[in-house]
Amino acid sequence: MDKSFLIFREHLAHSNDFSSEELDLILSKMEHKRVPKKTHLLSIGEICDFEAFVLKGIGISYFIHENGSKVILSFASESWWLSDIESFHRHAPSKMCIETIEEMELLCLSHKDKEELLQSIPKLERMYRLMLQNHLVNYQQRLLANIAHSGKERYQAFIKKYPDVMQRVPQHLIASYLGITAEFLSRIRADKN
Amino acid sequence: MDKSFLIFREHLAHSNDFSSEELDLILSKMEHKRVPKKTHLLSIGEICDFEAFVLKGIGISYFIHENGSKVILSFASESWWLSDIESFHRHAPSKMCIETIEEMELLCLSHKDKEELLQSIPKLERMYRLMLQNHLVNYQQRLLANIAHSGKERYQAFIKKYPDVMQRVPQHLIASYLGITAEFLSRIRADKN
DNA sequence: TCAATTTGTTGACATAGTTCAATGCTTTTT
DNA sequence: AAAAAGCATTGAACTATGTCAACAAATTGA
Repeated sequence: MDKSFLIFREHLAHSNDFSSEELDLILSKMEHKRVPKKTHLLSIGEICDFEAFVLKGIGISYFIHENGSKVILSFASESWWLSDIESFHRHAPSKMCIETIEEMELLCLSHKDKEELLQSIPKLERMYRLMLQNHLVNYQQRLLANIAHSGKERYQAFIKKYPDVMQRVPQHLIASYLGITAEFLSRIRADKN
Repeated sequence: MDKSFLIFREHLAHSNDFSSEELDLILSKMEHKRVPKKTHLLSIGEICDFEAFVLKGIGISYFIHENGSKVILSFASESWWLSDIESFHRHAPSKMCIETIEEMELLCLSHKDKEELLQSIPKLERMYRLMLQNHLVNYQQRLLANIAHSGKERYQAFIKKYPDVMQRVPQHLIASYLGITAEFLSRIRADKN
């Protein structure tokens, strides 16, 4: 088994204790993929059939605004998951796009394989529930920040929370994630205070 | 068993098929509570030990902004759940408040009882996961709307989606939910277009 | 039933953030 | 190595939304 999978084993071990056999079973279902940068993993209207654990690289999910601009929903770098949860679980056409920014290494789980895993390892259901909860709380906090904090405050919180992401993705995508224009983010950064 | 519980049985039956015994077991763990209006169910710093299904009435969860104003996170009326998911599951002090607006009738599940139910009815874990997913998607869409749509557009979407809530809660709370000021919402509504 | 509180409206003014267009700087492509 | 594409910065004008203050209307409470 590839050394690079270690990051995933650690991730699983971290949240729950699986036996060595269980870990192997899980890993056996996950397809290791290497994807070049600037590659579409999911387009609008497609049905998302992967939940991808990020071993390496960074990717984004985003919506297309009526006016054609991107609205970044999330970044996913090492140890994060990348998927359209809604489309994946409901087998519904996706309303978002997913693409790579850097070259990525992923561990991909299909819907069918996931169901099988959940059957054979009930503990997984629990782990997955916890993951969902964390995501949910994240979105709550982001929504709150968007309502209650200024662009500048959100930016400052962002670089504190995700310093690496700041280095690795173009600024205008971060602006979009924060809910401000690229120009305004530039001005915020130019500000000496 | 009280007639009014029907709404809850329907809710459960809707998303999953439980046997009559399972339904009874679930219901037996849920405490029926009647709460007057304008009552605090959870204050900041407390640990939330309930997940409440709303049989009747309407309540809110909200954060307190640095400047002292409320930021409404969610409304919960009939057939919705009311809880601080983060505090409930992590046994952590809550960062939000929950209170009733109208008199409410609730079915409350404690953390301990919930764990027991999850043990005895594994199917519940799945149902709960689905619920979380729905919530998550909701927050995603709200975040998106806050980034990509104007106050007016968000308001129009809101009254379309939750016409009853609009009737039942004071306008300034809706403004807060939408991420605008009460004054601005008033102007939006006065607008003939 | 009257006073008190909460809620909603309106006006004048202030500001955070946008838009558009121009410019220079990187990075990618050929 | 040149050309093209993408990215970041800056200025000037503009706009959506906020703030503050006054008032009116509705609801609540004693």
